[in-house]
Amino acid sequence: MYFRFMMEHDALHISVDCVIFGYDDNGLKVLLINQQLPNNGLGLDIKSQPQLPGDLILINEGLLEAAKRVLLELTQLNGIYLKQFHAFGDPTRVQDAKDRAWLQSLRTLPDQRVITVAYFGLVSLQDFSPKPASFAGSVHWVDLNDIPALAFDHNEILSSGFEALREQLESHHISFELLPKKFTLSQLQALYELVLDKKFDKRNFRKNVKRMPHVVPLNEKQKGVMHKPAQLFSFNPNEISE
Amino acid sequence: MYFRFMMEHDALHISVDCVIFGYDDNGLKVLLINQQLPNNGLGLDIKSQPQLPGDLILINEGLLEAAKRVLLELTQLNGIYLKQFHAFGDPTRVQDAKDRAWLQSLRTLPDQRVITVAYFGLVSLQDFSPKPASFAGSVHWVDLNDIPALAFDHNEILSSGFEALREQLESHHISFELLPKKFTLSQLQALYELVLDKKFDKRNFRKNVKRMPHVVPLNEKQKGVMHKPAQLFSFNPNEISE
DNA sequence: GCAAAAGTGTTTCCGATACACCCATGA
DNA sequence: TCATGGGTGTATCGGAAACACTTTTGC
Repeated sequence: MYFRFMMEHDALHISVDCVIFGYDDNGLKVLLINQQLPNNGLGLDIKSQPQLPGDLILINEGLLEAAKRVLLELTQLNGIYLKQFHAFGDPTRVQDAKDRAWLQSLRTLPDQRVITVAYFGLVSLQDFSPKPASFAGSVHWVDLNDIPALAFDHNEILSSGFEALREQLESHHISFELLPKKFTLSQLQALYELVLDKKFDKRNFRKNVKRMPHVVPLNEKQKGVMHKPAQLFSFNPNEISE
Repeated sequence: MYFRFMMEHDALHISVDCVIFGYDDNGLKVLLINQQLPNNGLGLDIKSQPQLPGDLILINEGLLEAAKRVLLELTQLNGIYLKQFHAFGDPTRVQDAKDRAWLQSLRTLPDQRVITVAYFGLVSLQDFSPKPASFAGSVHWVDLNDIPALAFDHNEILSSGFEALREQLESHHISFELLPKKFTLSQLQALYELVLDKKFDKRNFRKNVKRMPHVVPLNEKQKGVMHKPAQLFSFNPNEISE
């Protein structure tokens, strides 16, 4: 009961973490950052392991709001659809030995517990190119098959986020908010094949897509390709019916 | 970045809330509690609105662990499968006027922000009967069609939890961890019909269930019914394959 | 023997799958 | 004119849906 324990425990910290998937013809990638370490005055050069973009939330900020802010601040990515998929709260999740040195360098109590709420998103690499914020370290896309050891429990968060993306795409097909503004049907099919890791028949795939009311054809075609230019489509969130 | 904001914000509070669904022949119900108010020394009789069982987590406790503890403490329910489905973190979620009086009576800062991580579960009403803990108020099952206004944002959490249950039952059929130890196929069908709000054909339903490897028939039949006694089944979590 | 729910197979239908050729463009 | 990916229709198959009667028990 709120009454009983209000005084028995300390307050905790909450963060958000973003698992941003990006895709292009070469496959699926994830956005990782390397923290720029503040000079701690001792001349030490402590490296943090790569990690997912994330940060503590501000005191008057909603969770989704925080995720959007963090993403914008760290990577300059704006206006991308984010979906919450899980909260990670293991009491020791930020206390691994590999992370303590770095946390200590921030003059933070490394034992302080942090619970994180994780979001995932999906962008087309041609539409979005992240830039590290001035105060941040580096930002880069890393191929999904080539993920290094990450800080904290970020490897777990990442795979859990990929799982969430797959289920989203599989069951509810509303996940078109995850798509770029304009796309060809071949690009869409390639994305499905990448995420779900299976092949689709071109004609059958198109039959299915074309009966989705929220995929609308544009009066526009691909340009500058050396083959028959493809019809462009776009996702219209207003057309969601079922 | 952790560095930048570590000092710009206060610590927050984290709670867990449990949406426990119970079912029997009369339909689906949800477990609600009425908080027993501590005497605040002023003789005031401030009533809280009914709410979901929940509490702040302890400083060294995992989220799921906390949910299980809270449920046990408040309702004496033990050993039931809980699944996390969403974190609710609106900055004002516990600051509604209707809740302030009550929070104040607990000598708590009513403005203190609380983020909650919500879990849902499902039990058979014949297997589990909750009892309020000594220090708690009352605990009761309330029909899903008859939910009153709840404290905080608990109405929203409740419907979101029901949504999660439905999706769980629909897509992954692994949700048998949510079932009672022993059940007949008719009971199982009735549950599906209640949650998914549609009718199934008896023969087709049984065909589907019988090819699920994790539903195993017991050497046991219903007793004391005035009709042909039904075969009892049980869920074997080890048999999950796909 | 009657009421009440358990249990059981077959046919029908619709949606998913498999499959091959012509088209528009840039070089 | 050729290389490249875009775009289209139909036949087949398999799983989902529809459907009715016999069985076992308690009273």
